[in-house]
Amino acid sequence: METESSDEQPQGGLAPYKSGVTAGPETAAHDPHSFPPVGVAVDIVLMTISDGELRILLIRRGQPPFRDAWALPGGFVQPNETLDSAALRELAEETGITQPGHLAQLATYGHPERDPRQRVVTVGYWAITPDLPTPKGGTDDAYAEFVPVAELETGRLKLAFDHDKIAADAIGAAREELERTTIATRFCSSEFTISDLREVYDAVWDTELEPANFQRKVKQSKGFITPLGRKLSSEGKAGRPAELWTAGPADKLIPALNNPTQREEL
Amino acid sequence: METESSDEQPQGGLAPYKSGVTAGPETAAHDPHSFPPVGVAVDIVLMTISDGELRILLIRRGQPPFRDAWALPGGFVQPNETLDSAALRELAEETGITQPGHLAQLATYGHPERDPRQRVVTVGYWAITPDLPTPKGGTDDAYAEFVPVAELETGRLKLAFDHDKIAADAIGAAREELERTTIATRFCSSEFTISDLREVYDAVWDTELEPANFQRKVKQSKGFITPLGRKLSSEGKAGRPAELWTAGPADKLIPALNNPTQREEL
DNA sequence: GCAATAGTGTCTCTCAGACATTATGGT
DNA sequence: ACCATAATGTCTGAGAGACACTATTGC
Repeated sequence: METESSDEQPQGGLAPYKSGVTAGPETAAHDPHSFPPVGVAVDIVLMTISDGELRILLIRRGQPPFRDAWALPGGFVQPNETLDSAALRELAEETGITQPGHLAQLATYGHPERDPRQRVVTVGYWAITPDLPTPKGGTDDAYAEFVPVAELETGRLKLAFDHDKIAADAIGAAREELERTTIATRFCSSEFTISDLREVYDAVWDTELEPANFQRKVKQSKGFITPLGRKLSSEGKAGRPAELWTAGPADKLIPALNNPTQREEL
Repeated sequence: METESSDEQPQGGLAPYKSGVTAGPETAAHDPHSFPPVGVAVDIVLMTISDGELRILLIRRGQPPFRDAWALPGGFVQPNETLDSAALRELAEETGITQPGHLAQLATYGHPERDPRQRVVTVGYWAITPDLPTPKGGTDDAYAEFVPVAELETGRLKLAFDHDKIAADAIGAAREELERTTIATRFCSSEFTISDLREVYDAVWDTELEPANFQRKVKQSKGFITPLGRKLSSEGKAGRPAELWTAGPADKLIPALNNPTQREEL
């Protein structure tokens, strides 16, 4: 833990000398039993888009504290597993999703009172899954649910612990990443139309992007999307059938795809 | 800690039923004594610019493991302090800097073997300080030192633990944030010239930005810098005295200030 | 005067926003 | 024919890169 470096005098002109202040707690830190135990957990903000809305997966708690409140899926990190593994495992255990379209660290939350029982430091993750055909209609019900983020952002729904903050951070990260990365394709299934992709941006940003300009932008951005050379079979639907595309090799969008709601804040 | 939500059957159609698999470890997680202890630490990548080079503060370790190796300043999070407080405290203890120009979370590192003694999850922070007049010339020496990041990026210098990765992530974050935020001003003292600010970008990005275009850009970006109406006293130096500026109220740069080394990768 | 640094003006090219127009399917 | 959706084309203005030019100091 890179700590006893400060067993020595932490100064060298940089720090004023404090007699033993740093040496005390730092030395004790080597003995983990001298500390109250700290739990390390992961919490996952799994996002998807259905009915044109950005939604996140919430789970209803069955135990106190926050019994019957909605919370993010998550759990403790096990010995001998990495943080990423823990996030993947919890995601699989609580949702059955083993191959999320995206899974990345978000931030870590460690306020001493964020869990009323014991100190728990939780590493927040955010994940993306396409809108699957069987989202939740199974045997059970009202246990896990994709909830529109509008419910959170309007304050109509409050989550357990500090999960409101974690969810808000994840949504903010998603809105930013859509500008500079190709991550929007992770919300789509393996084949999609440009309209599908545009609807991802519109759902996450709450915008109505100009279809013509959007089409030009994504086509000229190298590596964003690659054509499949096939058209979407127009099953009874009116209108010209759209070309089908798949995610390209690039992960960055240069130049970025501007979020119009950002610029108007000036 | 947002866990016993999964004491119930984590399915609802989303997950295939696994008999007791989730309930087992999750329930045990409530009892911290059934786990080997996990340490939670913070490590700080403190950056500054001197001699036109981006540098980070490193501390020479006096104890094994990695004795005599360079490492990031950091230490364990104490009970009843937040992660941010721990980062601030460690920064003050090991460098004497109590008011860094910037301090923000970076990412969290939790590989089970990242510390050979016990499991330690560390929350990485990155911080910025202006180039102070008395950087380290004090009583002691060779204890803490601002090392050019080129030493790390060329592989000439290897750090203890996984600190190479943490430092690389911090440098990457700084390079990205300079594009979209006004954080470059944190490298400058309270009064600075536009040339000073440009040298920050050139040092962090390893570029040579066009002075004329840079000047136009930062002046038209609202809230980036505010004029003081005074000029830098030209103490014997040749050339037209530069106007003095201070950091403005904005924290975002819209539109972004492009890093030319990014675009040429196409 | 010259050197050195700060700051302005101008040209061009890329690109984003607005919106008209064409293309291709359904009914 | 008409409607609906997909895709292309065109105009305009903002802004970035390149670089010429002016401004203000020390020597």
